[in-house]
Amino acid sequence: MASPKKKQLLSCARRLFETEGFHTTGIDRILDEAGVAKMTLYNNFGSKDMLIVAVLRNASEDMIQQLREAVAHLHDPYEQILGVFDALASWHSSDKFCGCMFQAAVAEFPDPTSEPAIAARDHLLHVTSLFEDMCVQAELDNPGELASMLAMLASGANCTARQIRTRTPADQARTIAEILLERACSRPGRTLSVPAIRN
Amino acid sequence: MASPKKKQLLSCARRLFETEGFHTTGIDRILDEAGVAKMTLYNNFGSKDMLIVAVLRNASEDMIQQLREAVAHLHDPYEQILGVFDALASWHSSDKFCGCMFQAAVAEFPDPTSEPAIAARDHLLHVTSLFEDMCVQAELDNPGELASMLAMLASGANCTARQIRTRTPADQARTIAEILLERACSRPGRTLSVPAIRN
DNA sequence: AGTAGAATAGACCAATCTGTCTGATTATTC
DNA sequence: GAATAATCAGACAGATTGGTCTATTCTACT
Repeated sequence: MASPKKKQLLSCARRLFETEGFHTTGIDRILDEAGVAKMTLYNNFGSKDMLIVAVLRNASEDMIQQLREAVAHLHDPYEQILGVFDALASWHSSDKFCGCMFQAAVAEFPDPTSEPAIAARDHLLHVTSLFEDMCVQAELDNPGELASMLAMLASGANCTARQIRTRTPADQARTIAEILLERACSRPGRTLSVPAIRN
Repeated sequence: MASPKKKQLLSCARRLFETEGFHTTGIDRILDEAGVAKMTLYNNFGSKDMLIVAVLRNASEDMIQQLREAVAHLHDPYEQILGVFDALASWHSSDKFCGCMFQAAVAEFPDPTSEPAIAARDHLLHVTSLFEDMCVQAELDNPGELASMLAMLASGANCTARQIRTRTPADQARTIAEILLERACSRPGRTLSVPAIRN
């Protein structure tokens, strides 16, 4: 299941796909850098597209896990939500950061029924449900809608950070998230979807 | 400057790049659908990459112009800002919508110094300064920072809409923008909410 | 030690890609 | 009507691609 060569191919392919894109990264390039024979790739994954899907699935699990760990030390679920944006900010600060691979995947595979596009959408759903769990735990109003807003904020930060390469978008997203959370705290007569009216 | 064949190539290439991506769309495909000879393309644009850049520049001007027109009938700059998100929502509702081309461009051209990546970043800057103009006109606090937040929101909506193909992300972005505007409105006596009732 | 399965290098294939060149045809302009 | 420029169709080149096949070597288990 977890042959060493397979792992090697996965991690190497992931790095190359992240930094140079899916279509522009040739099979031979991956094989060279991984130090693996071509047939090993095709015996393990079947095709380049299936390798791409495997990389996406693997990276998704990995990132969700890393996000969970990054906020695990925070006891307040409210703080955990904000912690996700802090984690994003430090990710974007890294000089290795070169954009979110899932956003690249949907861009490079426009057909929404293609496997890579589906894997990317699944990742978005996972992130959304991660937020939703936290919202439920924080006993916030409308956890479902709030979660999808938070996920959209995170996507916006990822997307903008790819262009300007600073942590600013993530910090701004955190600020916005804070405002949303503040408003979603349970108060009679207040819901998120209808903006509260000032007295 | 505006030879008919050149226009034809631009619009056809734009459609194909939008729907199928930059790398997966071959030159021949563009030539076939545009009904134009290969040499005409190379005489007018020089290379595929330069065609891509021309398409991006052209599409950027076009989209900014369309956004301006979409909100031109609104007299209140505050409403104009929200109108941008309404325009996004109706764009995302269209069945022709298949994602923001500029986000696809940065994904497909990861090198930030490449011409397509620069063109895409320029587009983001244009959108941001469009927002900033409106924020200044609306006499909102911190128009610069607010504008970059609004642009990030718009990017997030674009990015999420590419995945789930509904207008929901844009509507949510509008809701968030509304909240931000409300908070950035420092002038005493000016209370704005939706539906906007203004004396 | 011997055997089965995995991994190897590398030749090879068919398709595709961008880009060039040519020679004929059309359109425009003086 | 002649000259100039643009456009045409299509062959062609050179490189690269994903993928297959083969024959050999390595590794691991009984």
